[in-house]
Amino acid sequence: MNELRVRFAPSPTGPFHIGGARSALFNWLLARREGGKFILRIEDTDLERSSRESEENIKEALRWLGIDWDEGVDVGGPYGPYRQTERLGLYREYTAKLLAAGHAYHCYCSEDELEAERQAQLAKGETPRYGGRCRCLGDEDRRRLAAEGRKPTVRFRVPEGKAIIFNDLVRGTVSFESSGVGDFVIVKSDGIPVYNYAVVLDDALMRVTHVIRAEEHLSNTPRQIVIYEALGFPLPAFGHISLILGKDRTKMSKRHGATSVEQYKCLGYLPAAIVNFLALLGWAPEGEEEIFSREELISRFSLDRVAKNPAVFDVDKLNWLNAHYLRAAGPAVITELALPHLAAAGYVTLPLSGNERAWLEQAVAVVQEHISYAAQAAEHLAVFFKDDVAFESDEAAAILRDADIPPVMAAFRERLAALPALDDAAVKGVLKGIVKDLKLGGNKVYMPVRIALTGQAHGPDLIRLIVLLGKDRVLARLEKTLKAI
RNA sequence: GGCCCGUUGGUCAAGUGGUUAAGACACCGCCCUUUCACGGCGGUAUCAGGGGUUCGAAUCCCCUACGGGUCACCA
Repeated sequence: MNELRVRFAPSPTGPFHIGGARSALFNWLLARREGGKFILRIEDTDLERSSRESEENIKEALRWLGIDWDEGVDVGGPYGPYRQTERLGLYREYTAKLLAAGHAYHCYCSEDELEAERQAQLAKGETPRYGGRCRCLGDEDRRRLAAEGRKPTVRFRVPEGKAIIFNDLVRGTVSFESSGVGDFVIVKSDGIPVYNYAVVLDDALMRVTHVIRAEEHLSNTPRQIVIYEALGFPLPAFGHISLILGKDRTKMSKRHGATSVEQYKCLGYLPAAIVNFLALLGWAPEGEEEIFSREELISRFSLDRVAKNPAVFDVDKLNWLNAHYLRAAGPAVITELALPHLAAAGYVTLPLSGNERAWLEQAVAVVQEHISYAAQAAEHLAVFFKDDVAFESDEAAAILRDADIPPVMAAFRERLAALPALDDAAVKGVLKGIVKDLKLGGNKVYMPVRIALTGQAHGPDLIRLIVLLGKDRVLARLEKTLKAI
């Protein structure tokens, strides 16, 4: 009976934002933790901007993150439908009740008139709010206005001089003065309810017990509360979690880099890493661990450890977490995620043959410690694919011009060519043998060979590189490089 | 501008009147490694400012500053 019911109610108006994902996650964690229900409702009353495509994008992102819903679009449930545009009939009933009880009234003001009023108030330094022109219209007036061709909106009559106080689960007691609100539109002239109204009806009708959402909705809450009260609905508990900010401490937007879940997915981030990271943004567990599986998050999550202050999205930390999960997942997974990026770089052609894939996985295994997200595999794997060696700097080339080097190169070429097959032990033997026989330090052997083969002073493990490149390509690269210096 | 929320190192943060103010990312150093990275060890660095209350304030109150949110026939 007093089961916890939470919801995530996105508007399908664009790419699914990482902040939305966090709101969804917190609700979901709460529901799973408390054995409650998590509802997915689509708020598509903005006809212009909403699209089915965005809705699909959101659902796909949620599934990818492993956030499943017990009731909502696609899965149904006892309080459906779960898309607002399919609930219009329901809303109409309640609008009629509000109108009849005098809690709402028709407003015939045009958008231009309202805009003019707003500007005038702003010019005088006043708070823009509805002046109440249509508050007390008689039937006579309404007939006249309608005859002018005006289509009315429905406005909620906000009680005057009333303190609206509620206890926010994350912020504590919050209070507003109703006089600061002003009568607001609840139904547009086209008959579609506005967010602040539909959300109340839906949350109440869907028996939502806890409304956990982003802080941007905090100032909307008093508007919603007066509607709950007018309709006699019990109030849910509210909890407003802080926003995610970009590096410059403003609300995260496109210019801060990737902001949609889909972008992170494409770059080769793992859902477990995103979930772990998002959970830690604005919530802190007891204890000192930082890495949590979904199950651990569920068992530890609690709203009273959610922070009030906004959090800056720190890509470095996300990268660290993702690198951790990537390494744990292993080369096969990393390879799979890297494939599109390797193809885009022109390194591979899809689909891969079994042999190509096996080879690629070995190459990935060599560089995986360097990779924070799979897209980076392309740059770290470049030395495996670029047979035209280019020196990264003059210093690198200069190392090869040292007087001691030609004999090293000659010995390397001969001994490698003489090898029946390349494997780690054999190649290691060749390199060590050269160091010993020519009586040179390792730095006169390993580094020059590396530079001769890759043009770079740093890179993947040399022995593995040579083995994976194979004798022919190694010898060919060597040939070209020696000619170039 | 009105209203609302917030402010502990560069970042995420623990902390709820008495602590040497945790931990993590990033950064720096050392070790491991004939490269780089991973890993290990160590280090730099924080209570926005000012007033109170108190024997004692990061913790409680007030003011200021700064940041954010919101004031739509968007959500």
